[in-house]
Amino acid sequence: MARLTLEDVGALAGVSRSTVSRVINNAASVRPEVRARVEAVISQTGYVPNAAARSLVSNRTGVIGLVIPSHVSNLFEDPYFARLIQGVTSGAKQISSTLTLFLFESEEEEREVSPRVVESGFLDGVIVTATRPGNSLMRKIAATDLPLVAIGRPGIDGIPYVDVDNRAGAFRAAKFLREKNYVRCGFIGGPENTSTGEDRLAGFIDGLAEFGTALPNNLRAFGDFTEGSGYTAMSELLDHSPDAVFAASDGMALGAIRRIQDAGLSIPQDVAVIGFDGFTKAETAQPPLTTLRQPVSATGSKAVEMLHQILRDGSDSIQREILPVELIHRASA
Amino acid sequence: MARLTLEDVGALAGVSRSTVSRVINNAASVRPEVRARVEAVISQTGYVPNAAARSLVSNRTGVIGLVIPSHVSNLFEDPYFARLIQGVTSGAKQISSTLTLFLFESEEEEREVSPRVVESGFLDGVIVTATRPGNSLMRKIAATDLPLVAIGRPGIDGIPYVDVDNRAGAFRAAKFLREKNYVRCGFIGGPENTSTGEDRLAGFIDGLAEFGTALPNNLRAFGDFTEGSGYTAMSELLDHSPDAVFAASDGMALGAIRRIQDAGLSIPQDVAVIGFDGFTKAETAQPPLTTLRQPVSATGSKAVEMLHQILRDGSDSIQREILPVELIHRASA
DNA sequence: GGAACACGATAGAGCGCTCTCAGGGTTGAG
DNA sequence: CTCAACCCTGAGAGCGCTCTATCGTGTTCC
Repeated sequence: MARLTLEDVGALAGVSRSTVSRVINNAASVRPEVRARVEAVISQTGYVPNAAARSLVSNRTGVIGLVIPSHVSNLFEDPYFARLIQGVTSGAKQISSTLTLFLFESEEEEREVSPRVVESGFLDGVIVTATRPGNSLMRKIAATDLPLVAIGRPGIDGIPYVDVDNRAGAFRAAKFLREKNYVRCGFIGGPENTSTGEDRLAGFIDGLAEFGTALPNNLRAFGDFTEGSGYTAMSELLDHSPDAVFAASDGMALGAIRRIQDAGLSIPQDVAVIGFDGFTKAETAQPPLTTLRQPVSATGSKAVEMLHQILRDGSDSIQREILPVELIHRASA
Repeated sequence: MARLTLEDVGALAGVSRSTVSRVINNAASVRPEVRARVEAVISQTGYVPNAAARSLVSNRTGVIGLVIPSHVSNLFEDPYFARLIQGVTSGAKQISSTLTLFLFESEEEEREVSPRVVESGFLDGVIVTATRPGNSLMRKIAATDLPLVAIGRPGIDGIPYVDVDNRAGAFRAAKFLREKNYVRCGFIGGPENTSTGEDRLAGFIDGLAEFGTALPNNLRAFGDFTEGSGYTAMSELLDHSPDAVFAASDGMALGAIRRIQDAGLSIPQDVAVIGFDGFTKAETAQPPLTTLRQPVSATGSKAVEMLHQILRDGSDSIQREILPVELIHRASA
């Protein structure tokens, strides 16, 4: 069963290729009667237009790329990316596009693959996530005319992006702890050269400052968002007896909890813990983790939506979208 | 800067379109001197062939699809899929293909999207994962001439697939428990209509049988691989005082641990626990979880490899590949 | 009844590439 | 010196589609 072409369908319906094309693309000026006849043939034969031919002439492929740079692929076990992918997929479905995934494992790979990706015309647009501010991959893509939306503050001007309000969330955490009269509030941050890391630190400092409290250096430690790194970071902090700690991810918060418990201390009596993410593992932790829930999936679909808008209307108005985070109060703080 | 075409490159290098095409495709019979000249122009101009035009005539797109059916997308938070995607991506890179993701959220979606996906010629081949045996989506795809590889035993004849040795793993778990003289071994299974669920149950029963032990119905409970469902399932089992339990996923094992601890019992003294997956969260559990490590990422890349072989050699020899699992002994059993 | 005008449908060109086929230049043997 | 054999290159067709320009038919109006 060789694949049908427009011509074949036309022949079966007694019309020309052009007319069938019009029917498929919902173009006007096709007599209802003819349209019905053509549609009948299409559904009977199960005809589907050839994607390659179509995009050769239309310059649209209906494919968007999701780029995940090398430096995060190792922490891919985090539910963050799964949820993000889900959001992007679901957004793509809305605009009947399909999603292709570019998961880089090294910077070298980024360099090799990226031109082919960008220039082959295979993508209508691309969403780049979780780069470090000023990232070169992002910069390179931005320099082409491939429509681009970033997830997370890209730190490069002129790139539309969607982000969650990391700053406000961390601010909220600080405020929450200070209002509960925790006085020695520690911080476990993400990598310092990520926008997420920067913003959550800045917001936390601001929130403490609101209450006239500072964040001394010996109450700051940094991890890479994973449980293990939270455990290690907490070990450092414990030497300076914090009575509360805000971790920039649920994973690190869970690691911190484990470390605190290993030290024979109890939560929240001895040390209170707040996380950031709102994943289900925070809910079933012992004790259940107070955390800031970020709308990860929504971030993904929002990014697609923005990309779609650029695709339709041109990128005249460079925009950004900051999604709110929400404090979920549980037993750990 | 309008996109360059073969013709343009040819003009710049003083040769014809055909010759440039030959150079790009590494075809023979191009004079080294000419080849060098053309290659110089290509690298100077950064010319990249148009993907659509290329695949229109060659009937190859260099794109493979990864299909994740609806009934699992809700448990997407499980690291399983993240790792699988990583494996598939990395396999795809090996054969310089790109990966597109089809994440279905409902069976209706499967029906709507799948014909377009399959018939549009947009994919060179497809990998379908985690369907229930005899799944209709898989059956439909198998009925077309789109090359297909399944991940997990598909329960349909004639479909090449790659799977981990669920049966041997569960068998190993049973043997391990019985050798340690646990006598009332309980089982927390995955959904019963999945091949994974079936195989792990069957293997566990076989393993117990080896020691003359049966698995009574009241020591069987079923979940959906998530932590929460493991907790619930463990509640059921606890009524019949098991002294050990094998959970068919790390997530459920962790839930079981939490339930056991909530009941004031200790692990492994009162109840031993074995999981299945080997994710990092098993390592940091309290107590660390004894589990069967399955090579998830390898499963993904193996599937791509098989698909690639079919693409090259035709699907004459329908094969399957069963990857081994490994018992990781920790403190929980 | 014929000119003017819709509107529906068609023919044709062309998107950028691959691949077959044929042509021209070179070489070696007779 | 001629002719076959070979190698390299180019011309041309065509992949399946969209879209413009054009043509034919049916309708309206004077």
